[in-house]
This record gives sequence, structure tokens and C-alpha cells, in this order.
Amino acid sequence: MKFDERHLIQLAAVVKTGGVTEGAALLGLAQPAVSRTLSMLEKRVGEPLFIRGRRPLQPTPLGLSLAEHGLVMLAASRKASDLVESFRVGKSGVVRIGGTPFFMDALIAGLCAEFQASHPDVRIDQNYGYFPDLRAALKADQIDLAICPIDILDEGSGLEFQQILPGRNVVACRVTHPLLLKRRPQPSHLLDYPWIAPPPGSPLLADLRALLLSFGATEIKIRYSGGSLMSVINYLKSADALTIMPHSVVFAQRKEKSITALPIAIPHPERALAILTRTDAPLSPAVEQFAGFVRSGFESLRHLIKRHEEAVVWGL
Amino acid sequence: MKFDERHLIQLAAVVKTGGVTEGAALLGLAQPAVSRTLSMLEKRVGEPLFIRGRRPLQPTPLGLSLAEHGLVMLAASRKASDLVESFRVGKSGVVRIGGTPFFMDALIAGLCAEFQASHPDVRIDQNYGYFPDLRAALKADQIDLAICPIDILDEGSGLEFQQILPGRNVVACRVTHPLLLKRRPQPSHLLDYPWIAPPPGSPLLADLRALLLSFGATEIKIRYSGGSLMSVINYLKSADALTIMPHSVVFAQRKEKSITALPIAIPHPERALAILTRTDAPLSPAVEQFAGFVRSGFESLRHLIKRHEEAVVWGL
DNA sequence: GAATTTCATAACGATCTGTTATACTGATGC
DNA sequence: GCATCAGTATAACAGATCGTTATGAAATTC
Repeated sequence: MKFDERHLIQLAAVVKTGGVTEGAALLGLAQPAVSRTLSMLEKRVGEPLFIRGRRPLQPTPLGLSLAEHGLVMLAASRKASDLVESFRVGKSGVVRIGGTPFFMDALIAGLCAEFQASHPDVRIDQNYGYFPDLRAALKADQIDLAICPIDILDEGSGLEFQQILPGRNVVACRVTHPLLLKRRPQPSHLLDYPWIAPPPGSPLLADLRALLLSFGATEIKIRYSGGSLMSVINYLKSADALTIMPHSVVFAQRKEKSITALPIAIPHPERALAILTRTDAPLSPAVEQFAGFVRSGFESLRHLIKRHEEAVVWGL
Repeated sequence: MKFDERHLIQLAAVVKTGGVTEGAALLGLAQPAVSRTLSMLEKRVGEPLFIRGRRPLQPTPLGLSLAEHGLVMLAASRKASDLVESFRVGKSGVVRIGGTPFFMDALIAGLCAEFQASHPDVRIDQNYGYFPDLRAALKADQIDLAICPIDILDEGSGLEFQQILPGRNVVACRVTHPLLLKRRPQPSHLLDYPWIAPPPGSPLLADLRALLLSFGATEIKIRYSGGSLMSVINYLKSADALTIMPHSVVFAQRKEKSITALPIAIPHPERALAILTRTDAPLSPAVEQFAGFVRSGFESLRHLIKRHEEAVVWGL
């Protein structure tokens, strides 16, 4: 005995509403359609599903049991419909993001949480990587969207950068660092302290090398490397060490009052943060929503940084 | 977005098995049918449900979520099919029985439990009543089957008795009753003890009256009445009272060794126990099974009683 | 017992289903 | 890199099914 699921749903609707007419209305059908379905079901099952000739239509035990299964299907069907609707407007789905570790840890994770306040049914899968990895992951459709500093894209690579924050590197240290006490700290002083090297593969590492070269420094006291952002910060908090960091990352930590940036202008390449996506395939609605949220989030951040810097300048 | 539930089930089958061909096979369909359903679904949903061009067919998150709902429906559908199968062979369903209190309590309740050892999914609803009530309940389709002593049925009543046990009334008392010590207890001795009257409406009450009349007794010391079987037995256990009971009910209590029957032959009308059912509507499979079980159960009981009585005779 | 509501049946067009046959595409082998 | 192969998509068609309107039958209600 194999059922057409729709028939069981119709049965469920009739049992639930207590009438063929009402059941049909519940499903948006005409009454004869449902009536015929019931007759057909009874014939096929070979057992009565309703007690005939009773006006508040009353199911037999078998009819009732079958209707319960139908109700399960009806609920599942409704849920499926809702799911598609919410998926379409980006209210459900999966967003697979990748990005450079410091940015992800400092800025994106929090944004994800904020995003889910309005999109609770969107799942976010986060991955770490630097540009080459991210580019490959995007091409291989392992992630939907990458967040990393702008890099060079081949022509016709099928990828696209959208800048979300202008970049600037700073030298970070703990708030009690002795260099902060100096009236005018000089770049050469930077060589007096132990350094934390950014993770290998990180653009920051290249930037650090360029920075040192600009001082004519050939050697640097690297005492720690390989840690994630939290490790680096915790190390910094416990020593007068220095490291190079995107300004926005240091800025994001300002509330903690544990690390800050040295007021030393250092050379820095153009490293604007951007969203990297594929151009060949359309983004799923949830990804689209998330990307929009990230853009507006960084737009706010940009203004915040701007006002903050103006305030700091005035405060000087 | 409203789905044809069957489509979601097909989607579920494909996701579950990991291939269109296998999914189709799981549902007993040809591959093109399922393939077309998938194409159609994707077009209607407007979002890809599978990542194209991957051989171990891989669903998108949306496809996967939809498939989960489809799986729910598939499971419900299977359960519904199983339910009908088990109903057909009487392995599930509801049996609504009614009967005279003493028989139900003494004999039927235990049989119900035994029945459900082989039919665990059959629910039994038990009701009490005497013949007129049971007849009415059957006609009103409130019960499927009644168990009571055979009574007079009108011609064309649409009901039918099937005898399951020949009837015989005995005088019951506790095993320590003084009358049991007498060599040859006489009917007249019965008037010396207090009596328990069977419940009003009970055939036993009429039988008791007839019994007394046969002794020429006009008065009897009725000290207790209205109790269910358990009350009557508990009363009997605590006093040298007497009461009239169907022999089978006393017999059913033999293991308890608390009450027994006096070896006094008393006049008794023909009161064979029977199953009363409607003849106009077919019994549901579960009821049929139950009726068969009751018949064979009483068949065994009949033999048991016979052997038991022969043994008692030999023992004398 | 008449009115009204509800259910069952009939007939019909449109749609959809499932089938077979066949072309296509990605995986696998050398 | 090309051939082979398994699995998937497409096409075409016959049959079933759906949902509709119109209408008759049955039961409830007043």
C-alpha cells in the first residue's frame, strides 16, 4: 500500500477541520476534489476512514491515525515553503566566508554576531587564509566571500574586489609602553624593542620587512611569531614588544585599553580591506545580505575612525 | 511557493542516496522522472539545489534543507503505509469491548493483556454494561463487540451471539467457610448465612431470586450489594457470606485460593457466555483478531474446567 | 417537514506523471 | 590526451490524475 502523499495531506486537512468543505478550503481546493480523494483512499485502503452519515464528520481510528501522518507531511510542506521564502530574501541559508586572520578575529566575528541579530537562521562558516588561499577557495566554490586586503587580480580571473575600508598599518604596543612617553618617538627607537612577527604568509609580514628596510635596519629582534590575534594581543599586554598591525585592528581593540598604536608614521603600501567575490556566479541571497551588512558595517567603522582621529588630533 | 510534496520526497531520495538514478530506484521510479522533477524544482525555486557538474551529486545548503523536510514526509508516508498493512491484518487499531462486569473483571481483562502480547499496537477500550446497554451500544456503534450471557434477540435485530462458554451458576464463599466442612451441605443451609447480592441489573440477581424461590425461601439476609467483583471477593474473604456467581468466575480465582464454590447443585437457567456482535457491518481486522483470540481463549478455558472437574470428581 | 448546509458523483479540459529512447557530460583508464 | 563508461539531462508520448463546474443526494436545523 503506497500512498500519494498529497492524499494523506488532504485527509489530514479534512480530519483537522472536521469537514470536507472546510478541509478543501484549508488547502485552497474545491470540495469535490477532496471528496473524490477520500472516496479513492477508502477504496484503496479497503477500510472505512470515516463513519458514514455523521455530519460532524468523524474519522475511524484508522482514518485518524493516517491523518496524523498526513499532518506531519502538511507541516513539513509548510516548513519547506517557509524555508524557500526566507532563503529568497536572505533570511536563511549558509554564508561561507574566508579572510585574513587578524581582520576576521578583530572585526568580522563581531559583525557576524550582529548580522545574525537580524538574520538568526543564517549559518556562517568562517575560514582563515591569505589572498592566494582565498582566491583558490573562491574559485573552488569552497567559500562564498572573502575579506582581505586588496591584491592583484589577473584579468578575467572571475573575481572582484570591493573596497570596504582604506588601509593603514601602525606599530602596535601595550598602552604602558615606554615609547608612548617620549615626546617625539623616532623610527630608530623601534629597533630597541623586541618584535612580534605577523604570521607567515600574512601581508603584514611583507609590510614589516618593508618598514625595516625603510629604516635601513638589517636586523630586528623578533621574539615571537605565529600567534593568532588573541595570542599577539596577550603577548603585547605582557611585554614592551612591538608589532605591525592594520590600524583598524588596533582600533577595534580600543575599548579594551590594553593595546594602542605608536604615533609614528610608517610607510605602508596600499592595503585597503575589501570583499572578494566571484563575478561569474550570482551570490545567494543570504550572502548578498551579509555582504551588504559588512559593507555598511565598515562604512560606519570608517566614519568612526575618522571622527576618532579628528578627536585625537584636537586632543593633542 | 507551494510544493508538491512528492517532489520534495524525490529530492530527499536523491540527496539521501547521492544520485538521481539511485534516488529514483529507491522510490521505484525511472531516472528521467526524478531528473525532470529536480529540474522543475530548481526552476520553480529559482535557486540551485545541487552544485552542477559534480559527480557525487552534492546538494546546496538550500537543497539539503529542503531534502530534510522531504525526508520527514517520506518517513511519514512509509509509516502510513505500514500502519495500513498492520491494520489490515489486525495488528493495529482499536477494539472497543463491552461486557458484564464480573466476566470482564475475572476473565476478559487478563485475556486482553495476553492478546496484546501478540498485538501490542491494538488499543482496547473496555466498557461495562448488561445486555440491554450492550445491545444499545453495539447498535449505536459505541462498541465493536460485547461479551455477556446469551439473551433473547429480536428477529432482524442485526446482532448475533456466538457462544464461547457454557454457563453454570454456583454459590461462592471463602475457602474457610463452615459449610465446606459439612459432609453433605443442604440447600436449606444456605439461608443461614449472610448474602451478597449481585449488582442490580445483573442477570445474576435474577438468578439469585430464582434460586431462593426454588427453596421456597421468601426472605434472605442480604448484607451487601453493589460491589464490583473485587469488592465482592474481598468481602467474601472477610466473612462467611455467600453469593451467586458464574462458575467460570469462581474458577478464574482458583489460583488465589481465597474463594471457592459450594458443592451444592443449584438450579440455573441457560446462561452461556457469548460474544455479541453486529451482523450488518464487518468487524475491523483488529476486532476480528481479538474475537478469535477470545474464542480460542475460552475454548482452552472450557477444557481446563472440564479436566479440573474430572480431577475433583476423582479426588472425591 | 421545509430550508439549508454538506457531501458525493459526473463530466471535461488541462496538467502532470512515468515511460522509453537518446544525446550529453563529467569521471576513469591507458 | 583520448577512449570508455556511468550517470544525467532532454525529447516525445500515452495514460493517469487533478481540479474545475454542475448537479444530485443526504443529513442537520429550524
